[in-house]
Amino acid sequence: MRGYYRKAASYGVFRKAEPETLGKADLMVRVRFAPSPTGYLHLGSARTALFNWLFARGQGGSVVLRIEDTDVGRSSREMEEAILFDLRWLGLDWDEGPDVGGPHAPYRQSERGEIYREHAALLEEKGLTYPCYCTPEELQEKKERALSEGRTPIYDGTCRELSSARRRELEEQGRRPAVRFRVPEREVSFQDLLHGFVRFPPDSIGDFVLIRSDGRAGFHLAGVVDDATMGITHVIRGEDHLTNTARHLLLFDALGYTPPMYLHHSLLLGPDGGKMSKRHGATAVREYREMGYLPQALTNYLALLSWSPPEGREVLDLQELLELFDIGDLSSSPAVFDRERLDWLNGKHIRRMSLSEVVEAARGFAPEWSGHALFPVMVESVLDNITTLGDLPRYLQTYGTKAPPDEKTAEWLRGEVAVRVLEKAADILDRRELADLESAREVVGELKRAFAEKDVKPREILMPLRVALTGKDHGPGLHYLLYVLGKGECLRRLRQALAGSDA
RNA sequence: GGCGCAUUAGUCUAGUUGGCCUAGGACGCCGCCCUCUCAAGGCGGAGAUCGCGGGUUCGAAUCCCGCAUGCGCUACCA
Repeated sequence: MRGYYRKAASYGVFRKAEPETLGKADLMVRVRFAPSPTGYLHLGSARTALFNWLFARGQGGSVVLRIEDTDVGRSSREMEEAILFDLRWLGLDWDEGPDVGGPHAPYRQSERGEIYREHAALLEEKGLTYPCYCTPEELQEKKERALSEGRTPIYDGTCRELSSARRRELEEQGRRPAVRFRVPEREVSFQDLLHGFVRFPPDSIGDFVLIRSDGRAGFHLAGVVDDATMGITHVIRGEDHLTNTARHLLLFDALGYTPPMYLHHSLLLGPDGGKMSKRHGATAVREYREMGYLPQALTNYLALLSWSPPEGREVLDLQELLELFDIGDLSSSPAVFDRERLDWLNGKHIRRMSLSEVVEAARGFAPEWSGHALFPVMVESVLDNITTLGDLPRYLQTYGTKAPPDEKTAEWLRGEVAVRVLEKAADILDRRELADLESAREVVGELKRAFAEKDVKPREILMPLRVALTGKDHGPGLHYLLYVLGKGECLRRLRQALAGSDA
């Protein structure tokens, strides 16, 4: 479903291949992230933010961060801070926002009540609004009745034409009205930058609430007013907002503002095909960070849902993503979140970083080891085994106390060859120092050479040594084991094994 | 129920001006190689009647129509 992008060029989006259009100041791109601080940053929101960011930065445009906290009951400052933190952790940044300020401050909807009231007043003057006294219970009942009778469950317009006497009466009952928008009976259509021409027939939209009975602007009014007054040029959001766009366009029109360009990207689905939610497991960026996923792996993976890079280069950090990403190449069908593919990417990124970077990132995940002088060596030794930093402690256990081998593993210690190998290993160690990784490597080499001509397979030489040292039949390379454990400890373990206490 | 969007292997996708598609790549799976082990890496394999049914055409995953399925919206949530 690609292609609308090119068609959409006349609507103000342009390919990177047409840099000449970038010079036009009136086409300066401004996008926004508009998270609702009702919980931790969701993977889906992060993906939306990523798309916005990649698009804006790719076009040399600016990014506005706006907090949609009109639902005071569910929003909290704590969550707002957590969201900003997680967005930054992912590597995203913004030019204007509640924390950095900007020419269109404030950036929290809860602090923009006056602006919304002014706009609502303007609409009222034009006769485009009316107070609605229906209670939530009544509305719920209407909806259910409509549904059961097979009618469209949109607001039925009960309060649309109330007489002023009737209004007074209801007010006297103590009812506080919400303000509804008088939705005109006409078709609404627009060009979605991804879906192309979309149209909504008249009568498909009910009179929606502009101002809630508590006096606060609802999502539709607040969002439209903010997008208009903040000069947003492109609204990139999830497809769940596609239908809302009709409402928003109507409001832009009523308010006399020019609407932005819209692009609705596909949704992020859980493995069962439903919208990604808690029941599918971890959904918050924060949870993935805590499990040891890397920010560049997350942004990489999220971008790969609905988008694929040219030439098949799939392992990309944010910077590379920025260079290759083109919002017009997004696929319009929904994508299922696949943890295994994320794991693969995370492993790739871990192995792509420099050792010192991994070691720094790893510290918090292995506090019991990070103080060790040879911690970097330990990390290096298990680098190829881990998919997340959270796997570290499990693999590093090899360097801890030696547990007795299980029955099957202990077999490596039995037999004449094994005993001779262990004796020889102890002999070599006795004579040498394990000064560094290289000398440990030499010890392994010398041991192999000592048995090379005797028709003994490498594994018959080295597996007994491995088991004698760790009690396990798998783990980091032997040279790592020797070096990290140290000469004294290695000799002690070898002698213990030779004494037969392991087998 | 209405409206909207979507529909290529278990998953993410390439494919858009119809023929180069006997449908390409990636994850996962299986096998081989490398290797002291586990991994990582390299190589190879299985896996898709391109949702279904019609039509247009010499020729359709690609165009048209219908149907089905999934998801979303239909809130004083965003």
